Amino acid sequence: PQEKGLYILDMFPFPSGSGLHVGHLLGYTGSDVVARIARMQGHKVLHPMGWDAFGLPAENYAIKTGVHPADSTAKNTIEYKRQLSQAGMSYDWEKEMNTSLPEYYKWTQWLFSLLHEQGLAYQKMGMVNWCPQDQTVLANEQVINGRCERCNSVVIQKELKQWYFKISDYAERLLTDLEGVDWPEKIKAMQRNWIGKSEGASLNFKVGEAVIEVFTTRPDTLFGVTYLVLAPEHQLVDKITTPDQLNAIKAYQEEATHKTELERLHLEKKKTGVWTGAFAEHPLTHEQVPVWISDYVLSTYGTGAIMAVPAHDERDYAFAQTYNLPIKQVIVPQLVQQTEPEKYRPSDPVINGESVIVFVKHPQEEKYLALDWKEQAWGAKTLLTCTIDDLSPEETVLKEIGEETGYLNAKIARKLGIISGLFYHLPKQTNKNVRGHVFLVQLENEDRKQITADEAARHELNWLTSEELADFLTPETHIFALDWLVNGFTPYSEMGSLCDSGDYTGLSSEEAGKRIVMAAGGEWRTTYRLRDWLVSRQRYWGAPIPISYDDEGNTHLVPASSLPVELPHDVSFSPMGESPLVISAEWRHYTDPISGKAMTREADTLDGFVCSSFYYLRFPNPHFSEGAWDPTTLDWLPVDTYMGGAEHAVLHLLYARFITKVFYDAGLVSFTEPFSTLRNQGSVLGPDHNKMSKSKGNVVNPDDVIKEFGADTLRAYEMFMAPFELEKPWNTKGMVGVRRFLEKVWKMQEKVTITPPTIEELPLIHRAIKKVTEDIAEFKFNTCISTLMETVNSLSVFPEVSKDTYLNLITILSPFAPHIVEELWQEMACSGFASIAPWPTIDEQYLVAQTWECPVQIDGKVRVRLAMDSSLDEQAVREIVEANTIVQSYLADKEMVKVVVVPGRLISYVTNG
RNA sequence: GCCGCGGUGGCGGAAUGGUAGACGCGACGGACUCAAAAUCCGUUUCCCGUCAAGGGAGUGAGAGUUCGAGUCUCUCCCGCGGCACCA
Repeated sequence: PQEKGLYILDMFPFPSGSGLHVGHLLGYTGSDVVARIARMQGHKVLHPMGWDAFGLPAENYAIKTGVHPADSTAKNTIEYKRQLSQAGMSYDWEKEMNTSLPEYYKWTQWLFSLLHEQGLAYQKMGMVNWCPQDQTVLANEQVINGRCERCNSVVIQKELKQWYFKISDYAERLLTDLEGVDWPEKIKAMQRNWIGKSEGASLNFKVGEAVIEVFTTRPDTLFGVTYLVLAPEHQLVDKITTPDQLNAIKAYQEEATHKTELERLHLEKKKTGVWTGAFAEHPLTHEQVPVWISDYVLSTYGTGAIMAVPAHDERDYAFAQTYNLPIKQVIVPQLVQQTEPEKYRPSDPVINGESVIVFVKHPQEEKYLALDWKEQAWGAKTLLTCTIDDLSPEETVLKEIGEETGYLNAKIARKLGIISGLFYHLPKQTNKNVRGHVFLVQLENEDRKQITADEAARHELNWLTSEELADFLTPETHIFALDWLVNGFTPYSEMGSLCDSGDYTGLSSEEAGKRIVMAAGGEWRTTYRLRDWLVSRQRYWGAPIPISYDDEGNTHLVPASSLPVELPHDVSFSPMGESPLVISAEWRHYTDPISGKAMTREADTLDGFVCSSFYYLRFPNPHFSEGAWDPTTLDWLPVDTYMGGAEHAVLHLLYARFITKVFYDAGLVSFTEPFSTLRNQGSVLGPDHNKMSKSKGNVVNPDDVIKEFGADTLRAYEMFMAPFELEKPWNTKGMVGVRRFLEKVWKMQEKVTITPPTIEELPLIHRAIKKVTEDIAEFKFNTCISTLMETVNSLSVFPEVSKDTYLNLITILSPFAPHIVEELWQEMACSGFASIAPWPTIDEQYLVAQTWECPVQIDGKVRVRLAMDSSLDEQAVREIVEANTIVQSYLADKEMVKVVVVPGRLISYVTNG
């Protein structure tokens, strides 16, 4: 069986009018190096290039200049091809493809038909992102911070009927299959984040006849629900709103639809809403809680309705604060003492307990009672605190104040909350997990009775301000409680144990959650943030959607035999909020040859990302006319190495993965992931460290660089300047070093002799072959160039260099500097081409060094380095080192604790000095 | 806030747990030259020491593991990128 070829692919570019800059060339050079070494190593290689030619920029250019997109695209692709060829890219130009040609977009339309037949393409009325500048809808993935990905205009919301692909059906597989691909962690993380899986439960709240279903990840907080919130667009709003609230609700709904994405982002923290007038019944307590609407609840996520737990959710808390809704704590924060003297000891047993923690406030001053414990040796500094026995927490507080402090007239001002602390109780010699009820107590006056001598001896009483308390207190629970005193109760959204939750009080969040969902008749559910892919665009320069409408407005898929639906050439390009195709009457209206019915074509075109979601399948046989790809060439796939920018993380890369899975499910391909290995080239900044842009005037054109330094210097410098995936500024001065290096290689031909390689040369060149081979495999191109530079520097010391060594050197240089190497290849009278010469093999025997310089480390410091023969064993090395007088002077009068000998590396002495 | 990546000379950056600063740029000194460019040679982490011998400090901060930490573990700080009312 023949070996599977290597498919090394760049994300194909949109051929823009401004041509390539040196940043584009970074990724292309990287993949070209990978392709070149693969060929030299004897692999079959597919390394094609094509044009992602549909898209807004070409159409916008047409609007501005009147040049037809087809014409500007044709011109631009020629220019791109020229630039790529001059930079020495080894693309197979016979495979060139262009997505804007009918022979290609016929299959883009076929793809739409396939999804339509599978029930994965559908039309839906709904709120969509609309770019007022480009006059078209956008997919969620194309809205960046509330702005259009292409033109940066503020995106608004519009209600429109649009075509969607059901990518949400694939959310789970898109998530789990990420495990199996060799992609940058960053891209995987972005995709996971975008898919946004979360596990939770749906619970039902009754409102009269209606039932509101909410989604929550925290069913354990159900007893803390003090109100419900519906998204303004929620379908039940109209049904449950009471007549006297109707106007306010309508007004709010109206306002919400007019907010732009950007406004919503800016107003993020400020919560607004309106009460519907309705109450919902709590599924377990059967209490009535008010139902509100607010735009902080999104109609598109979960069920579009939430149960609000202000004590344990920051957003609900902010909302409750604004509208004065009750806040009820049901989760007890669990703190673990991490500092001495009472640090929790995980290996010791734990006893549970309950206590009160009391802020006793001075009658006149803003000071609180603090206890400095003297009696026991533990040195704790606390608030007034006491274990609860038979009495209620409140009774315990009052009793304890009397006993410990003698104050007579104390009044509980309020309860701050409940908190739990796990610590080691020194007097009792065991861990305790104590649930503390935190109170604020006001002393009415300083009247005080005598306390017993015993009590007085135990601790010293201090009056401290809250600032002083922060430094004074030692138990973590008391410090946490101080925050409640100063800032009021703050929402606590971690897991913990339950309080004030009926039968579930005392259970852990996890356990309580399970039981509550069951008791409340809820259901465990998984939700995803990923929403369906909006694929229709109100633009001309794209693949027409192969759909027609009959007189009654029914949709009909254009039959495969009638594809492609070709774009008419003569249309006007002024954007008008509808596809320019609408006014092309001749194109749009036709009579169906079979049914004889009058038909109207869909005027919207497909998102350009639909075109690029399957192109990699077509490259092996790009002009295949029987299908979207040639099934006999599928053994090239999936793509082995895919190179491109990180900006496509949740755009092209997500869509292509989705479409591949659709093909897999349809039995059309046998793999589920299109790109086995993905690498992102870092972006190249201008010399001024800003992003390259025409307006900043910092764009570096490869044509200029090639003219001044040559294509090989450009390629080698692109590879050398920094690690491939890092963002880096262009530095023309840095090119000089690379140019000098290539000149040295060139000049070295003068001292090449037809003699066997010397014993000095062999280790140098074989180490270089090994390093370059390994580093290319790891995309560490910058260290390849350093290694080649080092090798040339080392060889330049010799008066002569053997031809054998020199050929090896230029062969491993050739992926980076193909032109100069090809010339040298001729000069050296070699036959054929260097670019397809076999990659040199490593001879392991030359990698073993004869001698090494042994650093002698004494107490962690290198004191001397000694030349050492590689054949010596540990004992022999030690003897030589210890015979050295300098070493002896360091080791004199010191007691040896340990000696570590690592042959070939170092020797290390550890003394007691 | 959450997620990801990173923090090493004047700069871009090297470094399987084992000699920190490879390679390149820049800078400085020298050779060649009438002179300049190019080229070649040398120096270039910081501090003390005389530009010596020698010594000390040092990879964002602090702790830990180890004979040994830029590298591993924990805590924190800072920068970059992404997401962000996702219940």
